[in-house]
Formats: sequence, C-alpha cells, structure tokens
Amino acid sequence: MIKITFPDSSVRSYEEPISPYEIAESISPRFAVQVISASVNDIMYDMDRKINTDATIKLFKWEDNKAQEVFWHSSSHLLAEAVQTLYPNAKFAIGPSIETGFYYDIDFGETTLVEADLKKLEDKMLELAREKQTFTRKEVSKAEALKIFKDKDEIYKCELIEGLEDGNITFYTLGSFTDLCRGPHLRDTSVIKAIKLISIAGAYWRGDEKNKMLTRIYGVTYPKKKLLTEYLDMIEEAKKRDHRKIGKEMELFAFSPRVGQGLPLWLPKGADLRQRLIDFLSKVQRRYGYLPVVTPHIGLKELYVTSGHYAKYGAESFQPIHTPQKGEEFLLKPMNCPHHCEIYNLKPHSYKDLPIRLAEFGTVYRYEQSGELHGLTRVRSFTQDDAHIFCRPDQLEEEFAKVIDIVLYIFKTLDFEKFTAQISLRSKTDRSKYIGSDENWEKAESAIMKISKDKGLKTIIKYDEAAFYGPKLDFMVRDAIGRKWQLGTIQVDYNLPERFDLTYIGADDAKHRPIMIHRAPFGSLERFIAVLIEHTSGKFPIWLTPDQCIILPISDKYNDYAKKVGESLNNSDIRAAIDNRNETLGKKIRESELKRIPYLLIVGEKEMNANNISVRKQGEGDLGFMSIDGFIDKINDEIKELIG
RNA sequence: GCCGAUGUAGCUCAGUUGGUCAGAGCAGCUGAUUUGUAAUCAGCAGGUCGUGGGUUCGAAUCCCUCCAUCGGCUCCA
Repeated sequence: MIKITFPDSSVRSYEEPISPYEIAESISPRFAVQVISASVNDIMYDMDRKINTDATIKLFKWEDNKAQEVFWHSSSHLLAEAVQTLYPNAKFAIGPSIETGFYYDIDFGETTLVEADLKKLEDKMLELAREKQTFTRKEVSKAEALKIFKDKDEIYKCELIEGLEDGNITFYTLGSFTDLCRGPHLRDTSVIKAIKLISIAGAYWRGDEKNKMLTRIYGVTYPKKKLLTEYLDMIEEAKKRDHRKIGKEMELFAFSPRVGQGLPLWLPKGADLRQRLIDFLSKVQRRYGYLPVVTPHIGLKELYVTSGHYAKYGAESFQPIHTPQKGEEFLLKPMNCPHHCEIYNLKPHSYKDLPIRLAEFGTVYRYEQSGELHGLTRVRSFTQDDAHIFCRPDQLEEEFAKVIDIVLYIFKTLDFEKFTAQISLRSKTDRSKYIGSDENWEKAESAIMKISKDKGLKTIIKYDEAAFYGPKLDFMVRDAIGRKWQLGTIQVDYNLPERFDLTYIGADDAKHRPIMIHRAPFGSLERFIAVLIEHTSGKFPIWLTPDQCIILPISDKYNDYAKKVGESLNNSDIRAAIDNRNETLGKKIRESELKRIPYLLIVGEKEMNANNISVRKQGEGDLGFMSIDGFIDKINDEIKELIG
C-alpha cells in the first residue's frame, strides 16, 4: 500500500502501482472524466503513468492552466500527426503549448503551405482525434533516440537530442507519429472536440535569424465547441479595439507612404490628446522637482561615439546627415541621454546640487526593421517622456523609488490595473553585448532589485533584456489581443556618467561620479496612446478626450442659441463642438455616440426658452435638463475626481 | 530584414474560370424637409482597381519588380 496525499492534505491509501487516472476514478468516475492532467510530487505526470511510492498528487481540470498546457501540447502532437499523414516529407522541429493554444514548427521542404491548407489539416486532426488515439510513453537511450531519428532523417530532432542528457530522454507515440517529448499528455485524443488552426507564420529554427526559416502553424483546441466559439468571438471583439482601427475612425493619427514608413502624422484631435498627456505629466514632474530642457533633433556623430550608441547601433540606424563641411556628420537623435549629459557637463556641480532631474519630451528616430513596425506601438519616430536624474550614490534609492511612484500614479490615474513589472537584467552567459565594468553592472542590478523589493513591487526577472548600458525596471501592459508592450521604463546607469566623464565635487572636495537614472513613465507617447486607445476603446477619460461634449441643435432655428452655449462652455475651458448640420436629431445623436463623445447637449425650443440644455451621456442616455453652469460644474467635478 | 497573406472611390466592402465589371452602402455636393434622444427623402458627383513592367486580340482578374499594410519570426538604445 502507498499513501497518496491530496491538495487539501487528506491522505488515501492505494494498492501500488496506481495511476492518477485510477486515483481520480476512485474518488468519482464523473470526476475522473473531467480530469485532464495531474502532477505527482509537483512533476507533471501522464494520467495513466503508474505511481509506485508515497506521493502527493494534484489533479487538474480544464479550468486549470496546467490542464490547458497538457491539452494544447497534446494537440500539437495531433497536428504533427495530421501533417505527417498529409505531408510525408515534412520534418518536425518543436511544438509547444503557448499561452492560448499551441504551435508546431515544421520544415515542409519545397512545399509551401498556404492558409487554405489549414482547413484540410483541421479536418484530418478531427478525424484522428475521433479515433481515440492514445499517447504511449517510452524511455529511450540517447544513442537509440539518435538512431531512430537519423534513420528518418529528422535533422531537427537529432539536433535537439544532441543537446539532451542521456537517461533523460522520452518518446511519445500518437498513432503513426512518434515524437521526442518530455510529456505529459492526454490519456487519448477523444477529448479534443474543437480545433482551429489560426495562422501560418515563418519562424527561424531555434529563434536564430541565421538559421533556416521553418513554417509555424498556430492553432487552438478545446474540449467543447462552445469554448472555441467563445474564444474566436472574444478575439473578434478585441480586434474592434485595435488602436489602428480606432485611430483612423476617430482621426487621431495617420501614416503616409510618401512621408515614410513608421512616421506617424498626428491629426488635430490626436495632437490635442497628446498635448494633454504632456501637460498632465509635466505638472506631475514639476511637483517632483524635474527641470525642463529642450535639445535638438540631431547631434554630431561624435556625441554618439562617446556614448557608445554608435558602436552598438550605428550600422543599423538612420545614416549620418552630411553637410557642405567635409567630414562633418550629424545623426538624427535616437535617444536624449547624450544631450542631457552634455547639459549636465556645462558647469561643475556640487554634491549639494544633486539630484538634478532634466526632463524633455524628446522626439527620437530609430530605424526599426520594416517588418517590426506596428501602428503606433512600434514606429521610427516617437516622443519619449524622457528624463535623466543625476544623483549621488546615497540618493539613488530615494530617487528610484520616487520614479516608481510617478509610474504607479500615472498607471492608476489612467486605470492601467493589469501591468507586469519586469526587472530586465544582463544575459547570464553572453556579456559581450554590454558596455561597462562587471562591478558597475552588479551595483546597478542589485540596486534595482533591492529598491523594487523595498517598494513592495511584484516583479518578474528576465535575463538578457537589459539595455546595453544598464539594467531596467520595465512596466509592461497588454494590448487588445494580448500582445505585451513595454511602457514605463526606469534604468540605472553607471556607465554613461563614466563615458561622458560626469562629476560632482563632494563634501571632501574631491571629484565623484554621479549615477544616472534614465526614466520614461509613458515610455513613448505613441505607444502609450496606442495602449490607452485599446484599453478604453477610444472612450477616453473626460479630461483627456478631444471633444468633451457636442451641442446638437434640434433644427437650424436653434443654431444661434447653440453657438451661444458653445461660447459659454469654451469660455469655461470645456471643449465643446457643435453639430449644426441640417440633419435630424436622431442622426446627430447616432453619429456623436459613434464618435465616442462623452456628453451630447441637445438644444431646442424648450432649452432656448429656459436658457438651459438637455444632457445625454454617451452610452447611457438622457440625463434631463441642466443649466449651463450646472453642466460646467459637473464636468469639472468629474475631472477633479480623476486627476485632482 | 525573413516567411506568409493582402492592397478596388475619403471610409467599409462586392466584383464567378481574363471578354459592357468598374459597382454598392456610408461620407461629400445640390435640392426638398425644420426635425425632441442611435440613420428623412430625392438627385449629382467620386476610382488610369497600390506602383512600374510583362503575357494576351483583350487584364481589377495571370506573371515579375517595387511600395504599403496585416499575422508571425528576428530585433527593440
């Protein structure tokens, strides 16, 4: 007999060997059917794999991530089996589960897979799934594993096996398809009821662009048709919030191939919104002791040679601007820090002067790869809400903490509740891509980790994500369809102060090196606004939105009164538009609602006589009559509540 | 940059296998209507079908180049 401990600490005895499935069945056969995967002593286990010793067990139903992972991973094997059946010459690379669904990277050789082929694969997968195929686990030696895949000419699998330790290799066989795989898997394929192959994409073998590009098939599966339909509907809904779509609809920004790829044109309403965000942050920064500066959009190449940016990015950037002066070369500025360092360096500083916080809404230019451009989230010209804090070592913690406060304040004000705070450190292995001494890096990395912890910030640590001059604390937010984007960033830098030979005179009358903090709470206005659009579906908070209200005269008999109301509102700094077209009220309401204007002010006979307005709130309907001053107070109260 | 897809009036889209296929709705303009909480009616005007080549008697439709966009990969100071 062995003792099996359950998550609620209850213990049951069983005759060994026994599988997780049998254990689930002993609890209730109905429960057993719902269990998709299991862990034994916190190691994921096949449902039919036998347990021989005392153990703690967890049984996962569909709702559990651990169940979905197994479900989707098994689905990737099912996809591979279908591919192998229809394309016998295909060579398989890897096929993991992902956040939602799975993919498989496959080398189709000379064959090109097109979208239309996905349907055939889906059908084949369904057909195979219905056969109730089981997954068979087999432990193999490295030599044996290599031989099997070598015989089949599965070069990618062989390469994977080469990197594995002998004695740790398992195969799983599903129908006619055997794969190198750690497992675990579903008991059988019959639970896979709904299948959708989402898309085809290219993906480099092992994620290295020097390697061959394989064909990646993305898919998602569910145990119920309804769940798949719900998922697909949800994606459709999310696409309606796409900032590129809304930006066009609301005329916030645009692109022109004549101006150039990735160079956003801010339209009047978008520029208005953007300026309001700048004003908002400027006010916060003034409170925190930041000093505004303005620097040019270009700088001599030598500036970036000094900073190290030229060596790192020079070749893949916008190339130098030449002048009539032979040998003179300017670069479009890809970041503001070197300029700010030069400002710091203009005069000697006392330790008493620090910290110095130089802030600039600085527009920078980066030649992003064409395939990387994406709406406003990845562009070639963008404006950072940049600032550089030059401080003494003993001020670092406090300054860093205050920057975190600013970021959190902004996120809170704009209702960005779901964000990830990510500590981005150096690669553990490859240190060639960074500048500066190990000592400086260690100081900076440990400082970020300590301060984030002291601040009580929930962080995740990512290696190989640091900037080349220093580690970062990044605030990541998701867009409408779940892609993660970095917004706010705070970076500790010991390296640029050295390169620019920044100093201050200490109390000991000796020269010391300040520490530099780079920080941008929005990250860039472009990306921040993109994410803001997707989070709000374009229904911006009242203090930000371009038109706070629109006046709708019922007929042109009331246009003069409408104009008068508009003037009163504008005189009180309420942004009011007027729709005095010769259209029916119904139409004006409909269009204003679709334009996401927060308040519609209807004026006709009654309002004109009573010198008031009839207020309708976007999405909610008629609020009844209100005096003009009453409405002004209402808007101002709302704004006060949001931004104080 | 790489793999795949897409590109028709300002916008959203139709256009079967190449042969009156250059269309519709919305927006715009003109006129009528003077309107009470999500689309008033009628008429008019709008496109060398992304660009440049090619195949063909004939190309929006087939092929190639380039440009742009979309989904990924790689990259992201």
